[in-house]
Amino acid sequence: MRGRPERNKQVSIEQVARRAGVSTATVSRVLNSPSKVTANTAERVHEAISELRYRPNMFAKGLMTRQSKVIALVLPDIHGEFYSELLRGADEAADELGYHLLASSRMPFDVSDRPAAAGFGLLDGLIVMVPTTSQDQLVLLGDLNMPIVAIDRDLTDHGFDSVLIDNSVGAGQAADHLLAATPPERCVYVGGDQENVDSMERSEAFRAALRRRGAEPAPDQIVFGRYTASYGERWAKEQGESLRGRAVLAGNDEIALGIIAAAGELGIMIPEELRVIGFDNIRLATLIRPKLSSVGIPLKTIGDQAVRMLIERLDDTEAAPRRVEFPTDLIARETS
Amino acid sequence: MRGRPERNKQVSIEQVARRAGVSTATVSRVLNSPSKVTANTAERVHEAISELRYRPNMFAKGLMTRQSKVIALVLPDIHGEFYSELLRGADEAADELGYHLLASSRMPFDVSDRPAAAGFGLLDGLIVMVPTTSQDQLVLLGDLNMPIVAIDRDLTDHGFDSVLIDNSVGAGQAADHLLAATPPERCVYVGGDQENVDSMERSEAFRAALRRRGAEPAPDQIVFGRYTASYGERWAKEQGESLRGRAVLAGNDEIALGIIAAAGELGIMIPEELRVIGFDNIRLATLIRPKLSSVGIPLKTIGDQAVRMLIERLDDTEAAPRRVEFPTDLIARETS
DNA sequence: TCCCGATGTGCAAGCGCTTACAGTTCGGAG
DNA sequence: CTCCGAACTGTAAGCGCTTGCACATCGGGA
Repeated sequence: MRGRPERNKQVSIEQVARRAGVSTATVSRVLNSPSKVTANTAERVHEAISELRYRPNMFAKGLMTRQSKVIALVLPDIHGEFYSELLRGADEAADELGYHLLASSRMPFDVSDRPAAAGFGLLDGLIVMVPTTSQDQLVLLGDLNMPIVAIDRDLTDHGFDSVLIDNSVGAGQAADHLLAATPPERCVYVGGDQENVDSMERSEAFRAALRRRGAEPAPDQIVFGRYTASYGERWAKEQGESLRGRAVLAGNDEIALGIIAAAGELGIMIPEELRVIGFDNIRLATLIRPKLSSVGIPLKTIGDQAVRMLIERLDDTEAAPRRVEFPTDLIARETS
Repeated sequence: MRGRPERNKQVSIEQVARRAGVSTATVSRVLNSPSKVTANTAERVHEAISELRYRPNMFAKGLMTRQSKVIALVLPDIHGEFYSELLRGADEAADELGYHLLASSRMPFDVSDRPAAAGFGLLDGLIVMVPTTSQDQLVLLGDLNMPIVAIDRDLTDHGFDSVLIDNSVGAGQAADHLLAATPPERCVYVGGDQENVDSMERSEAFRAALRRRGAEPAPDQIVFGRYTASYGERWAKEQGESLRGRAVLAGNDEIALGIIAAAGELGIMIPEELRVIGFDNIRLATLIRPKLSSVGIPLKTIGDQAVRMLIERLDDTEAAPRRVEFPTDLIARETS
C-alpha cells in the first residue's frame, strides 16, 4: 500500500449520485446551479455528499470549466517587510471575490522545460512585480499566455494591465523637506540597484527638486548601490565625519536603517547632525528611535487593486489593457 | 469575443500528434518517458511542439496522474520578518525537488462551502503552521484528507508529520545569561499570546532556569500579552522607572524592540540599566543599535526540512508520521 | 531459413466532471 | 378532459491527457 500512482479510490460524483438515487448531472447541478434543482432532491444529494465526505475533483472540474479560482502573486522576493502589506491587500481582495491567492517568489521562467513551473498552468491568472527592465522576462511573460497584471511597471504596451507607483510625488516632497533646512550641495540620494525602475524614478525626482532650487547635483550626490541595510551602512561609513550636516534621501528604509546604524557608531546625532528619510514606510519605521521619516507607498491598496484588475480581466480577455497609478507621500517623523 | 466560458481553443496533444505524424500516445511519451521513444521521432515531436507552442493542459494531466507538483505553505500570517527565512528555505527545497511552492496566509477552513477554498484540491500537499492549540482546526485539517506536515506543533498523534522547535534550549541559555549578572527577582519574561505553544514553552524554560537557581518567579515576573512591538512598548512604559536594573527575556524580537523603544524614551540606558534579549533573531536584530541579543531559530532549515518531509510523504502515504526537532540558541549581542 | 524477444508505436479505454439535449412530470388554460 | 409549456431530471458526449495492451518491425541465434 505505497507508491504514488496507486490510483486513489477517491469518492466520485457517481457514487454520490447512486447513493442519492439521482444522476451525476443532478449532483453537479446541486453543487453549481442550485436553482435548477428541487429543494427536495438537493437535500438528498447534500446528505449523500456529507455521508460520503465527497469532495469534487478539481482537476476534472477544471478540465471542463477551464478555471481554478486560484491566482498567484509573484514577487521578486516574498521575504522582507516591504511586500507584507501588498500581500495582505491582495489576499483580502481575492478572498472577497471568491478566489484563492497564493504567493511565490519564483518567476515562472523557463516554463517550458522545468516540470515544476508547469504548476502555473493551474492558475487562472498572475500578478507579477517585475523589478528590472530586462526584455527577456517580458517575452517569458508573454509566452505564459495567461491573464497577467504587472505591478510597478507600465506594461500596457505589452498588453498587460498595470498598477503603478508614482514615486515622483513622494520623492519630491521628501527632497523639498530636506532642502528646506539643508543647503542643496549637502543633500544626497542613496539609492538601490540602478536598473531598478523605482530607483531611477526616485533619483530623478530628487534631481528635479535640486534643479528647481537652481542647483545641479554633483555625481556623488546621487549614488546607487543595493537595497540593503548593509549597503547603507557601508556607504555611511565611507563618508565618515563628512556625514555631519548632511541630509540623505535613501532609496528604501533598509538603506536608511543602515545609515542610521552607522551614524550611531560614528557618534553622529540624528537628526541634529544628519537627517535621513527612507522610502516605503515599512512597519519598522516606527519601531526604532528616533522614528524614521519615510515616503509611504499605499501597498495594501496596490495589492487590492491588482487583484481586482486581474479578476475583471478574467471575465473579459479582450478589453484594452488598463493602468492605474497610486501616489506616494512623505511621512515626516523624527529622523528629518 | 468576451465572456469566460468561451471554450478556449487551446493547442491539444492531438494537434501536435497530427502535425508530427504520430499518435497522441507517442507525444505523451516523449514528454513523460523519453527513453521509450526513438530519438528520431522525439525530435519530430519536439519540433511540432514548439511550432504549435503547445503547452500541456495541467488539469487533464492532473486528472490522470493525480498530482500537480504544487505544494503550499500556510502560515498564520505571511507578513512580517519572522516567516521570511522559513519561506526561503522551503522555496529552495521545493525548487530543488521539482516542486512548486506557493504560500498562503489563509487557512483552508470551511473548505466545504467556500468556493475559493476548493483550490486546495489542486495541491499535492500542505505545510501548515498551526499557532494555537484549538481542536477545531485539527479536525479541519483532517477533513482535508491530504498529505500535511505541521510546523511548530507536534501533530504526530493526529497522523501528521511534524517539524518542531525546541524552545527550551535557547530560552534556557538566555535566562542563564541574564541570571549571570542580574539577580533572579529582577529578571522577567514578557511573552506573547498565552495560548501560543511557543509562548508557553519559552516561559516554562525561563521558570525552570530561575528554579535551578533556587528562585520561584513571582506572578509579575512572567507575563503574557501579544507578539507585537506595541505590546512591548506598553508593558515597558507601565513599569516606568522600575525598569532600571532589570533584565528581560522577550517572547519575540518585536516585543523586545518595543521595550527598547520605550526605554529610549524613558532615558534608560541599554544594556547598562536594562538588559533585553529577544526571540527569533529576525534580520532586524542587527540593524538597530545597540544590536539586539536574541535567541535564534533555524527557520530556513525548518522550511527546508518541512518540504522534504512532505515530498517524501507524498511517495509513501502509509508510513508512520515522523517528527524532527530543531534546537534554538542564544546569540548574545549588545543589548544584554 | 525460421523463430523469438526486444523495441517502438498505435489503439482505445478511461480519469471525474459539466452541459447540451431529450425526456419526463405536472398544473392549469382551453 | 385534453393539451401545452414550465420546470426538473436523465442521457451521453466529450474536456485533454495517460497507459495497459496489442501489433509491427527487426536483428540475431539456432
